[in-house]
Amino acid sequence: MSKASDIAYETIKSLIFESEIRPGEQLKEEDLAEKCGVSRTPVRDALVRLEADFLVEKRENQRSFVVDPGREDIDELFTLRAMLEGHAAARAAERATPDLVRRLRECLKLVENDQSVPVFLEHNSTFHRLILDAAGSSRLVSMLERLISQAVLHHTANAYSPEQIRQSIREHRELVEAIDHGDSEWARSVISGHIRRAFHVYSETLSELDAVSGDPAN
Amino acid sequence: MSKASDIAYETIKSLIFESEIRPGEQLKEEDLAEKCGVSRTPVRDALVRLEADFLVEKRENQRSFVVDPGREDIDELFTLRAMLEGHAAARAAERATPDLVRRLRECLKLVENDQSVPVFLEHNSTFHRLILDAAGSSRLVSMLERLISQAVLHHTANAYSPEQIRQSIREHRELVEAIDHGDSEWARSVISGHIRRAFHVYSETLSELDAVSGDPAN
DNA sequence: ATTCTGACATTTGTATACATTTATGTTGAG
DNA sequence: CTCAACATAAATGTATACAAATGTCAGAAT
Repeated sequence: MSKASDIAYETIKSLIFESEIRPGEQLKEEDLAEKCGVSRTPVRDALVRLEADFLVEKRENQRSFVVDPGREDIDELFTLRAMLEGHAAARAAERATPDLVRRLRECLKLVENDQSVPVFLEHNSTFHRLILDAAGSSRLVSMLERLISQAVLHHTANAYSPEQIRQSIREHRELVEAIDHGDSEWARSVISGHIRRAFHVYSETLSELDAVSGDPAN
Repeated sequence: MSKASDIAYETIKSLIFESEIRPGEQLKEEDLAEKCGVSRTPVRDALVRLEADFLVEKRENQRSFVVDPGREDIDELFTLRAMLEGHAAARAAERATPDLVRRLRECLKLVENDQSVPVFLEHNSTFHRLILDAAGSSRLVSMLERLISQAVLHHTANAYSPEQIRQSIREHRELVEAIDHGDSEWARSVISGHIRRAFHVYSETLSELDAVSGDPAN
């Protein structure tokens, strides 16, 4: 879209991801406009888009709030992701080209060489992105983008231990094998399990956070 | 959302569904504003929402167009629908209440008594809607709404022959059985097949239309 | 004839002013 | 003291004016 509108969209999204605005908090158009350095018009555009991304909800009062997904929402979210991303992987396997496989292997190698969390994070998303694009369905892409942007992934990956990262890499490696063999069901199974596992890692992190309760300073 | 914004959204959607604006055609904000009897501001809001619904696309030129899904898009669309609605049915079966089953049976009975196309259309969507709501996942609901709104359903149902309607009713009846027994996998299978079949009915209609080519009037 | 260029028209993007709706707070009756 | 009703404040919704970008077309240069 246009400049100011994009700035507003990205800025607000960042504010949510960096949790400078907390889940459940109200979003006031004028405040946001000031923070983004634009007028209310592009902010409204951005809010409508964020609503479609499930990051913001507009209540009956007409007020906008940052969504605050409950335990069940998270579960459902991962389930949907597993289903859709499984489908994407299956399609990618069916339409796999040598070039795709080459690029996936390249991406893998980079993470294997440096298993630090930030590097993992970076290449993890490009890896998933490559598969998603290879599936060749624009609707699938945007639905998954919306689901994934649900803050969750971000926090999940930060909670990954070195062993969990190694496990993740193993699964990615297997996925490349499946795609290289053009075996769509194998690909589906691998990624489906991959995401289910990510869910439980995240779930445990959540429990720990709940245990210490308040979590006052950020 | 707000009044004028809603009017714009619904009006434009209607214009697309009634094909007063054809797939591939450009949408000019000022024209739409006049047709909707509102200013450009709520029209823009509506366009952003319709973009999220996959009904409108904004190209690099910043111009908006009615999407024109190709054969492959339609196929992918129905596949996604089958997957998501299968999931919804499975969840509905898991959480089925006597009240839900009662209302589904009620809805069924109404169609059985009057199998005309418009009545079928009407109750068909309430039937699917009941199941969707019973699944209890707001994200699932809006994703499916967006997929379904893809014009397709509308045209499909119009192409239904009396025998196809009877078949559809049989499948609905079986689905209620599955839900009543709380058998999620049964429910998933039934609805999944139900939608795949709808796809092929639609697909054949498309072929016939292609055969006569232009389809000028209307 | 072709293509480049620049003026003009069209369309979208943004800011702002004002209208409408919703929340808040205060007062007074019971 | 409670609660309703009104007044006031705050936030969102809409329209309009103007800015920026995009598209169109005629005429000149080659």
